[in-house]
Amino acid sequence: MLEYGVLPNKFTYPFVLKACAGIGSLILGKQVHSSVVKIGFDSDVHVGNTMVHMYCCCGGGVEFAQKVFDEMPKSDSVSWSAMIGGYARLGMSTDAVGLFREMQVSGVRPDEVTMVSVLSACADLGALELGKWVESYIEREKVPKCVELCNALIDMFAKCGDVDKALKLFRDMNGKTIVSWTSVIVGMAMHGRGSEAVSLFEEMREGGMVPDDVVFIGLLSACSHSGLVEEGWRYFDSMSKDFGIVAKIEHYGCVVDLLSRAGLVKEALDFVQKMPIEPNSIIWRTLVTACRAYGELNLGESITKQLIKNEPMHDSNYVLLSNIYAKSFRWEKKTKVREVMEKRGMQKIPGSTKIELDNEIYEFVAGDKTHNHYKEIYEMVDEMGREMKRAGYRPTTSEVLLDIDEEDKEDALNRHSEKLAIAFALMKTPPRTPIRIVKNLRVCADCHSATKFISKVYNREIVMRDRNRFHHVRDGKCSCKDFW
DNA sequence: GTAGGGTTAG
Repeated sequence: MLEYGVLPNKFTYPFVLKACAGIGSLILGKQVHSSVVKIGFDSDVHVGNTMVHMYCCCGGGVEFAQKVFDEMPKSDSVSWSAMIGGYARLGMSTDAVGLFREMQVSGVRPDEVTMVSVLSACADLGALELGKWVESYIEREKVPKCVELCNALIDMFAKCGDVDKALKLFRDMNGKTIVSWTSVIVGMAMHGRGSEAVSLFEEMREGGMVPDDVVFIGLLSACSHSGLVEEGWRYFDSMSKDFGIVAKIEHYGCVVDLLSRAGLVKEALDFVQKMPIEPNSIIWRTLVTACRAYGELNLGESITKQLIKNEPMHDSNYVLLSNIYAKSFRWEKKTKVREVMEKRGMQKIPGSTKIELDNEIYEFVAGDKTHNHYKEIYEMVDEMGREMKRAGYRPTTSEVLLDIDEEDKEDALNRHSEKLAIAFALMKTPPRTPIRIVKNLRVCADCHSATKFISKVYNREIVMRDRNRFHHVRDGKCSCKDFW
């Protein structure tokens, strides 16, 4: 078009920019951007909005999106939504929420699309108080509750730990789509309420809703988190037989997890070897986790060594191998793993725990001393340790990666981010109120055990979200039934 | 005649 000397008009560019967003090419997007500037349509709000969106969809483009957004002569709710949504999709949830606060100051009225992205950011952060505030904001400002917004609310409540509220919203909403059903089923799965997920799926079918591949991922993961092996198998078969859905790697992954958690390690291995798609490293790691839990240490060792060959810079492979050696008391080998990691200049991704108190999100990492009240927090951690031991807690020192003596290992465990966050919560919240924390990784065996003792000793319900699922810990027992 | 949004294995 440009070569023919035909000038695009302001209606042309949004289409072109949308195409760039679809391709995700930053280079192409920048070319179109310069053409927009040359012709002088960079002052048109529609063009600018699509440009923000385009940059958000191209790898490495958020900064450019923010720049375009900042320099727009005029912005409306679409501009703000594009930018907030961009941050939310990239997992830059704190930035998304921060921008929403700026939006409120700017005087531009958020609409239902804006709120969907804000809720998605809350869900990612696991920030229940913030999420509840957003819900009340939606009510107060009378933001229309379209289906997508209801779905986002359901997803947010489930991911922030209040799955009963998610269920209630689901029950009360009109015009449920497959996404609504999926959100609530995935919610149940995360909270270990597998049989309710199964009932919901059956109810969905009775209503005539046709399942898709995504809802099956939710359903299968619900079965595996609740040990429903029979049901899981049945649904996996039914998926292709009754609904013509071709199983993807995620579905195979769910089945591997289903068998693994149930202790059927040989069957899981057999399944992996026979599956028609090339297994990925996620599948192999699932299997190794089961090997560790069920004492198949030689198998676990050989798979993990292969994983390290394939992905030498992936820290969790080394952590798995180290844990397998600890479990079989092969301390020299364990030390060796640590040395290899150091030699390759690798560090374990630091575990962190977030907690929301008085409208503020606090984040702790192991051994954190950046917090204002860290001295009091460590005193509380020590007190917690004494109380827990009195109640029968024994530290699980074998999972400490470092090669230090037992006492230091115990010390290292006590400085894990979960324990710091819980100590802080015990100090700052009224007795008997639930404590909600969000971990970025899988919770370690020692913190899991410690949490159970703390719930009993301090008479607190502890709701803990880790990378994979929720743990509702109450009176010394956890909803995951100690398999996670 | 143009623009932004919801669910997905571990």
